[in-house]
Amino acid sequence: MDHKQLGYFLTLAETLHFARASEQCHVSAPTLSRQIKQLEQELGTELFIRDNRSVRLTVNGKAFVDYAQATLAKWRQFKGQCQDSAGPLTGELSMYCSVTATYSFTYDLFAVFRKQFPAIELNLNTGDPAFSINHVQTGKEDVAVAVAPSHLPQGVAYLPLGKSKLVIIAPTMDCPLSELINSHLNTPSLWEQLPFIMPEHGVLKERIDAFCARQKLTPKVYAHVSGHEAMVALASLGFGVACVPQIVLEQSPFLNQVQHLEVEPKGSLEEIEIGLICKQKRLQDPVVSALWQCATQLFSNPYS
Amino acid sequence: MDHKQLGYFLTLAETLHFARASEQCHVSAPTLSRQIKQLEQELGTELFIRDNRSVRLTVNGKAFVDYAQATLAKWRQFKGQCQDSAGPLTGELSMYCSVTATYSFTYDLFAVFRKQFPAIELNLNTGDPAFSINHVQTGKEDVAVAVAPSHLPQGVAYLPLGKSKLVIIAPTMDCPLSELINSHLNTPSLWEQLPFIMPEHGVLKERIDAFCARQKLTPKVYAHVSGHEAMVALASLGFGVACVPQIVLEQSPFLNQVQHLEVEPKGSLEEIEIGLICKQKRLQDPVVSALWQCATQLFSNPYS
DNA sequence: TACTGTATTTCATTTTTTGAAAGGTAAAAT
DNA sequence: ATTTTACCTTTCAAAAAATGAAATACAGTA
Repeated sequence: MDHKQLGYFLTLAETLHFARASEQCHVSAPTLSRQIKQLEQELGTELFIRDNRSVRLTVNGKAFVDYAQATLAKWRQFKGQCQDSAGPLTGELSMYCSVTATYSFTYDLFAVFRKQFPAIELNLNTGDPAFSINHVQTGKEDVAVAVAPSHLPQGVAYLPLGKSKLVIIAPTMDCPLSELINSHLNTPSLWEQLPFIMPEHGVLKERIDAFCARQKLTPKVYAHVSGHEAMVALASLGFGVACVPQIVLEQSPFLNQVQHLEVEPKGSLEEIEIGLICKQKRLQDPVVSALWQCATQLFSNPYS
Repeated sequence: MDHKQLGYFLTLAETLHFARASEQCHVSAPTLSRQIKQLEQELGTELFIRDNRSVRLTVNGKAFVDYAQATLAKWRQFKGQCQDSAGPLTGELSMYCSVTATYSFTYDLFAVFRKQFPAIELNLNTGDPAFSINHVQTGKEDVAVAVAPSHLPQGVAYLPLGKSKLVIIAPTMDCPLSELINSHLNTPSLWEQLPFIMPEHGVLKERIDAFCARQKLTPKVYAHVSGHEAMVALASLGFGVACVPQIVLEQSPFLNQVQHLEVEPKGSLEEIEIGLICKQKRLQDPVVSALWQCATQLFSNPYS
């Protein structure tokens, strides 16, 4: 029996829905189904009654909710107790992330981390997430927030923090570009004529390239830019259309100066996932491990 | 965090010796070492202080002994509670094993099983362990005690119960055979002349064949016999020498009527391992699973 | 200096876990 | 009555993790 399974169980006990619970736990439904079954087998009793319509807790299942919660609480308590007796953890930790991340994902993370390890000095550097992996691999930074690449390099640990849709934005202000857009709205030829503001590197660039390829579209590139936030600024000024993570847009001071362009079919611009990365080896370092565990607690597994 | 790890930890905390603890836990020393390290990492604290001479518990380690014991006790308690509330488990279970096994390995097993599941009817059949795997595979028996083969067939679950050395025995009574042995003691030519009582099938036969091959020895086979116990009887009566598991000999009423023959080099007759086997699929059956879990508890993991 | 006892690393292999897709089932909608 | 929908489970091929033999590292001891 595994704490992971207790987390799965509690999530399922709450949602009473395999698909939703599995999503919350960041695993597939089959995995959740099997883990629960294994737990039941190990206990020698059914925890849920499931027919194809519904999932309900059995009597033993209800009792196990208490057991699981108590067990996890005890574990957390013991862990905390170990930290205390060891004296506060000190040291330095360097982190690289985008400006937007500091407003969103890492904002909560820093709060928790600071509270739990007030003596660790944090060294925060912001920049284009496209460089995150490189900075971490070269050892320039301990950890970084990165857009999840399709294939992680070996030896790099990854922890998902969240997802964001990609949106295409154009200026709302009066300018030649907005006229062009208004006159050609919903005509396929529009896309051929739009000047694009492209990211220089990174997963975002890959996504846009893939999107264009699928649409059989050769974009007119107006400018290459490094850093998601700057792309919003340029787009709002009428330089061209840009593709940015929705979360970046939401935080932008220029939010009101841009409009969305719909893409057809919807979802053909695959959303990106944002995560924490770190050289596997660096996780041995107690300081790095401390941050990682805070992040795990906060983002990965509501229970555990 | 895993209950398996708690078991490893407790064993190591008791022995304070990786090699011995790993043996008790039926894993290799590297495995134990890594699991402990992983546990320590997850807890964010050292549990043991090890230099190459000694292993000692840290302060946190001592506290974790209590934690681990309490956790496992709670788990067992909860499991028991589930059984109770479900009403006693009933059904029938068929088992095949050697006569010797009923005196040794399964004796304790039956005691525990009976106490925990008094309503399950046990159907016990004894015979030559060479047939165990076949009986289980064909579904003739639910579970069986077998001599561990070098390669288990797919779909068969196996649980080690114990090991036994193999010994070669000869009659002590006055007879042509014992004279032959006494006159040729320690001469290599002795082995060529001895009449062998060979098992008909099974792992034991394989071991003896392998031994003979290594010794470049073509044994004179006096008789083929099915069933380990019978071989002791025949050997004691002067029919020939036999190779049997030490544990069979120890239980035999003819123990005093036979002598050991030493083999050179020592250990060239590899010892056998005895285990419980069962069709993987049959483990789904609560009744079979019940026995299996009793056996696990008793033989596999002192803590868990 | 060689030897011994012991914990840990390395590395190739085996085992386990994983998720996409397919399957199955039963209510709801047409 | 048939199709659609919702959703849990199985299958299967691929990826990841765990495993142990052998090598390594290290510190006392002969």
